[in-house]
Amino acid sequence: MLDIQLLRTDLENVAKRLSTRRFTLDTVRFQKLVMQRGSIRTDTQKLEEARNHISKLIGQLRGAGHDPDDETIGGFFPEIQKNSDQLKEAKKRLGEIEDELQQLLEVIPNLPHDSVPEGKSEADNQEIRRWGTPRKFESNFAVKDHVAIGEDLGLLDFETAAKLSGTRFSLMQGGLARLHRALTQFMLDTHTQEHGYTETCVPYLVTAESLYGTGQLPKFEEDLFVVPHGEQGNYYLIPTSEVPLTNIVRDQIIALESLPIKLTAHTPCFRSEAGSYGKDTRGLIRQHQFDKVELVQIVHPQKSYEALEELTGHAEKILQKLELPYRVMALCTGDMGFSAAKTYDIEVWLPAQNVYREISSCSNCEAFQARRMKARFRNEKGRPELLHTLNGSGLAVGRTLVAVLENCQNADGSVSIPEALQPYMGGLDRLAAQGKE
RNA sequence: GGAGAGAUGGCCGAGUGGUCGAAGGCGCUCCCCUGCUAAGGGAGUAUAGGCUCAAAAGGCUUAUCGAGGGUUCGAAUCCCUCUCUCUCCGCCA
Repeated sequence: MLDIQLLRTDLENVAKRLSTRRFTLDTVRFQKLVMQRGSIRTDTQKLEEARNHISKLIGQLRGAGHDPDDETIGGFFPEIQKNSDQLKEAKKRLGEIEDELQQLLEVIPNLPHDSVPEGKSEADNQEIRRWGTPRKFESNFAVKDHVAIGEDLGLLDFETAAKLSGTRFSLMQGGLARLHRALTQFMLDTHTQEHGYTETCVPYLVTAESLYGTGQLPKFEEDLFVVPHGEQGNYYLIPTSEVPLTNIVRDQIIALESLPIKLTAHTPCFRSEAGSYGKDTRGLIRQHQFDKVELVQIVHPQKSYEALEELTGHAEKILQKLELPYRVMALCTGDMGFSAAKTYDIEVWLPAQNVYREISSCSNCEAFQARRMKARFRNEKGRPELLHTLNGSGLAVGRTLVAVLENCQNADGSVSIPEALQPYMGGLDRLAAQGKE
């Protein structure tokens, strides 16, 4: 959510910046609502003030021994009656206007940071840096994609997964399942032991309120899996552990000394992928369920851009250790997510398709989520102030597995295991077709 | 799932219809006294809005005692619904 004060004082400029994100702000409607709210609120408060005043007088008279039927008290009655009717009406209207304003505000995306390149789509994203050199395969090397590699090893099975759950699910077994687990452990260990994050085990089902806090609701409900829960309402399967991790500080005032808060969690993520029909239908790239190790930082507002660079570096570190080539992209205004003020995507090299493919997305949401969540800290002056929140994948486990399979494949169909992962694989240095262990 | 108890400010805790945004304590901040490691005295100490003010300070004002609704001139206090926490029983990884 944007600061309503900012909208009030600098509306045209805000609308202009939002338009670079392909969002049209109805400034006329906004202004009309704010003005209506202002005048109705003043009326309401004046009526309340009058009511409080009379009630206090009655209280004093009663304290002084006057009877309720006494005409000193009874004399107030006509005035009270009138006030009461007017107040009821004013409160009702105020509530309506406030709801309408709220609905308008909660679907406005975050403002892009000044450093974000302007652009309409993915094509306008800006490459920041590259790391590593894509491997050169011999001309007679038949480069396979991860689906072929996994299926030829007999360890990856989409057909059975489809029988169990339908499309966009996968089944991994044996060494491949272990490799998937190894990647997860390796990522968590790196972030906790080398980057200072606190490992956190979180709920996979969350309430609508939590999703509202991080910005997935109310606008993107169709992307989520909903789990009905009787009369209590619905649960939602988390689309990312950013949701539970960030909501930890919802409705909290954090002590200055506790900052920054750095959290990591490994969870499955669930996405309905509505609107992506026909896109990435092959393989592990786009699934309804995938594992991810997430990084979240809750920081002092003055440190959030520093933290974004740091957090992105933490995600990059994983790829460096795995020796997988990648590039870092600054997303343009038109390609950024709803809550982000600035986002870096990390794209890993996938030789089978000859492309760099998104494997991590690191965003600074500034106070956008914090305002929705009422997540604050006590600043240097002892005043509560909104925090800044950041999140990033560190990394998407399934896509990392894809990258390892494709980049480390051998001519004989086996896959070499990156050195960094070998300790997590019981010392094993290659995955070969020899059954399912 | 059944039975019961509870939810008050940073924390503890009082408050069952009226001058209560809330006693008291702890903690914290400032001042004074004293001076050697411990103590005494005083003042202050919620959040979000609105109005006023050139701005800051200040002043006025509204809301908030788990959430929402109701009764009432007036609700922390009474009624209803919900949420959460604790205890016991049942079930269960």
